[in-house]
Amino acid sequence: MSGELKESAGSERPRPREPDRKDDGPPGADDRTDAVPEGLEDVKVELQDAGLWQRFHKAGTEMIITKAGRSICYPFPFNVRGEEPPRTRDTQFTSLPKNECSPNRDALSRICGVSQLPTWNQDLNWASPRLKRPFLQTDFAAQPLPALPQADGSSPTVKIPSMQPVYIRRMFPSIKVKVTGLQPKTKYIFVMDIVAVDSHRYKFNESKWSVAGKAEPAMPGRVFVHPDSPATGTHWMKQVVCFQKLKLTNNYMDTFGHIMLNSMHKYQPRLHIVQASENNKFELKKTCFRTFVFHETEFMAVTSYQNHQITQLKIEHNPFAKGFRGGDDTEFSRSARKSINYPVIPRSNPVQASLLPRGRPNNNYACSSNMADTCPSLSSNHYQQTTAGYNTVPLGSSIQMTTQENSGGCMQNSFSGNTDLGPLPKRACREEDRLLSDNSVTTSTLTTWSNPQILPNMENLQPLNRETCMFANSANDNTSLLAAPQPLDPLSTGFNNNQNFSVPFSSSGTGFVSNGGMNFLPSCSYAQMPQQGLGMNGTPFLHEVSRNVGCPSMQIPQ
DNA sequence: TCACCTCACACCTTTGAATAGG
DNA sequence: ACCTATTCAAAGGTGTGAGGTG
Repeated sequence: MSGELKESAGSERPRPREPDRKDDGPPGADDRTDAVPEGLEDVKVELQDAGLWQRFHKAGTEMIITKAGRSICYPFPFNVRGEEPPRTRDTQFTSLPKNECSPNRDALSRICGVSQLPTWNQDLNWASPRLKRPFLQTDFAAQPLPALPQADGSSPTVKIPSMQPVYIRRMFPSIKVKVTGLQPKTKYIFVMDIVAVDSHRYKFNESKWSVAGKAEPAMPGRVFVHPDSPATGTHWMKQVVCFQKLKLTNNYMDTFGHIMLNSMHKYQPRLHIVQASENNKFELKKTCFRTFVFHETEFMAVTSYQNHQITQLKIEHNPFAKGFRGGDDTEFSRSARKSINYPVIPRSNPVQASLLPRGRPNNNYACSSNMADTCPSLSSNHYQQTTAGYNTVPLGSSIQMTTQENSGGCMQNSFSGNTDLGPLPKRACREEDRLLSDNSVTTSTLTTWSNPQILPNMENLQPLNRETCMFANSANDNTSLLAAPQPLDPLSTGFNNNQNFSVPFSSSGTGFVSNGGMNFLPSCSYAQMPQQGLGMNGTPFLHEVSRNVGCPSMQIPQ
């Protein structure tokens, strides 16, 4: 591939060619070239399920980002045993005496790296039906909490701040791509981020989206690193690469590395293919990465669906929404009947995954889905699930990401970590993905640049596990990710140099893990609020990404 | 009043440990 | 002992709709 701008087949609007970078490049990025990075010249990326995406795009894709949902993460990502708190439907809240103090607020604050804990709720404490008891302080302590005065010598009970469970949502459709043209033995890192399309806030009025004002301050930028990363070109090319477990939230306090978006704003996912070093040190070659954009994956972030057509499409195609499909006397049917104007789209004939035999799935996918059934060659003995996937990285582990200014005035970012690189598993999508695939593909709009300072140099960052790995940026201070992040100035450079901040390692979901659960790491600092015309109206991503360079160093809280 | 958000809910799929059988 | 297939309860994902909030 010669670096030409390719148009997405799903695009409905003309996309200008990428402008001359020398005119649009960021300050301090003068040394980049127009040359396609070596090893990425021939990369082609095809969007799977393009037909489905186009249907959504035509109707105006919406993605739920509200806190509502059933996937619950907890503000305390680990306990001393490396276990996560119980979750989801097993989670209950039990009352404690109102006057019981919150004895370890300071300790919890320190552990979580949060300077300001949310308001305490004196009435609530998490309890586990399994444990048959309220959580003890040791359940949540990354390190021993100060002993509490207990007259009877019993284990002290820790009051948990009333941080709500963090509800998150996946994207649907999820982004799946087929990649070709990679160097077979070269290792690559697949990264996805979601950037605002413009600086507007929208409203849905009279069955259409219209600008409702200026955009709200951008959420802190985060990126989703495919859990297979780094992997060889052969690995990436032999399977469809899925970003199924990319999750969205509007929770400003999100501490789990989920991508945070503003409701009623328009966003564009982007795929970055970053060339890593050939060893297991996860060292990125500074200049080798390319970005791919599929314009039909643009979506509006909403807390509840605005367009009934989108609702219907989701119901029709998402297996988890099967219960709302028409036909029988389902809730959806009842709802549909109650809604006079509800446009009922004739039901298609989706093949139900549940009707397919269980067993070994197709392994021609690289998903962020679980690994147990996606790794035929790996039994569960190879991928022991932690209690629930939390704290899979020793607390003593650290990942360092440092920012240095090079001679050209650009920021160079680096990561470092100290965990082992486990075997690279085979991966596969769940059946739903294969079933949903309509075999249609779209070649992305390609934006490529070779700025050595844009993406982090992940020196020595070994894949802590094969699960979701997120990179979350930080504010311009030393606050933890667990602290309320500060909105980035859309036009600021985003970060100061050589700063440290704490990084929680956490996870969600039930995935098998090799070396831990999902790990969420601070990100390189992508612009969350792009400059005018970001990607969607011709301004190259080069311009946007390059504006935010530099990453602070980070460290696991000790 | 309105737009937007939250949350509990029912329904469904997926997961993965346990078990059975070869 | 090992492997594969099956079972099933738990976990997780979905949109709904009433109610809350500003």
